[in-house]
Amino acid sequence: MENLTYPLKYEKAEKCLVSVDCVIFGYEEDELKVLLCPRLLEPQIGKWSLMGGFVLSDESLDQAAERVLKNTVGLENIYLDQVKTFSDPNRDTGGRVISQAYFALIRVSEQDKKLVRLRGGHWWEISQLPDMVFDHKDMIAESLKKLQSIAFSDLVGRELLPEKFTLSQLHRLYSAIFGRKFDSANFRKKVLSTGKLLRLDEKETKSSKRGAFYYKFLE
Amino acid sequence: MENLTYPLKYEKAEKCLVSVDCVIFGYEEDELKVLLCPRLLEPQIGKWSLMGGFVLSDESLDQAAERVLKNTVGLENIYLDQVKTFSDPNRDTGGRVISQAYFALIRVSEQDKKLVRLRGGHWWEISQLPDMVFDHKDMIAESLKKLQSIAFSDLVGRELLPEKFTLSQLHRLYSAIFGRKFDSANFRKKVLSTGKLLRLDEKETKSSKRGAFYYKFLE
DNA sequence: ATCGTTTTATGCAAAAAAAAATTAATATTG
DNA sequence: CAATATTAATTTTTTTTTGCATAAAACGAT
Repeated sequence: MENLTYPLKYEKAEKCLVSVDCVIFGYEEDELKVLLCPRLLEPQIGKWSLMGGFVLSDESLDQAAERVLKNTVGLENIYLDQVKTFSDPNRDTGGRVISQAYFALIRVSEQDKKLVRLRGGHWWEISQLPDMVFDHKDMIAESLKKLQSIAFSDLVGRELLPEKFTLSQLHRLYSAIFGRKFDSANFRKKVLSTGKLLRLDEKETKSSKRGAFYYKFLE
Repeated sequence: MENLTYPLKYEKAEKCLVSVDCVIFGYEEDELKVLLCPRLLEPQIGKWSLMGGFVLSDESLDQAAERVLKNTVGLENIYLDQVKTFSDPNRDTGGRVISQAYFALIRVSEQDKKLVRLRGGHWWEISQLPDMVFDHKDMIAESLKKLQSIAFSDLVGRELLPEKFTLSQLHRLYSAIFGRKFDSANFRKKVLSTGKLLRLDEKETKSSKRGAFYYKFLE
């Protein structure tokens, strides 16, 4: 009667390894960057890789990603977003692993430098990535797409820029995220019209001739 | 030296069950609907549920979702989109199962009616869903969000409407997807400006006084 | 000090999008 | 058969967005 091709009992179903891989975005020297580390286990040990880890039986994927972040850059309460699940049976040559890609946004200045050095971590410009393990380059591409889509509909920067920043800095961040120029006059108008920024009574004068007002995110 | 809290060997990592759950959207009587079936296994056997299944070791999640679609509505080559992974360790009271939500778009008229009846399937309006198993209501909510986001930036309807349709039909589909009215004149201009529709030399006269031109998707 | 340069900030007209109003075609009703 | 209702499609008006020009501030070189 039942024409089913899948098991009807949990015990009969096949289990498999599940991991998370984190695309950690940072912003430095007008460039959007990703943190990569040499892979810690076989196969392809030593090759550039996203930081990841297997999911434990008592944690959610979000929690696993938080654990990886804590273990890589030493930070907690990080902006994290699910991107996509990569599940080709042959994606990982070491075994059948389904991996959930996440992306994180952090301030490079706040990373635990000692820990990152211990991991052999290096910040790579998004446009000049090295050869990487498995499908990690696809994970970065998908993460960038999602970041762009969020940046398009929702002002981003709070997690990437310093507490106080100028509109020019935000403008350059958007150029880095999208890899193209925006009209600066209209960019200014658009971001101010969101009502999400507060102008401070203080000017940045180091890197500019005229001096630009500092802004910060509200809330 | 290594301050890692996760295993460095595949063999030492914990495996777990992975499943897919499919939010099957259809459009009927000016309403966006979802196909639900009574759950086939314990716990909560018989309760309304999305159709899903455990992922086999030699298939990707996409393939698992295609299998579920074939098994539920008898269709292949269906529009499918990954939505989100649900992974709370306690989401499934029958055991630790990580589940990938997908949404599918189908023409209700093309379903295998006998098969759907065998499964006890019922099409529910998205605004009047019954009580459901586990987190399946969240899966539908997330799927609807994603469908809206796609419909916003990309003309949808090809998979939900008949081959030939009027602009009014497409207009009503969008109203159903977003749960709100759109200005019909602007909607008309907008969808025609995409260049993705072809006007046929044929009019629909059954449901309209004046008669409206049929359109179809190009390609 | 004056001029040229660089960066911030504003102004304005053209273009595009959205809202509202109008016209068109045809079936139904009194 | 004229009046009315209904849906389709276009036109006009208003608002918003965009592209480009220009003004303001400050620094440095002559």
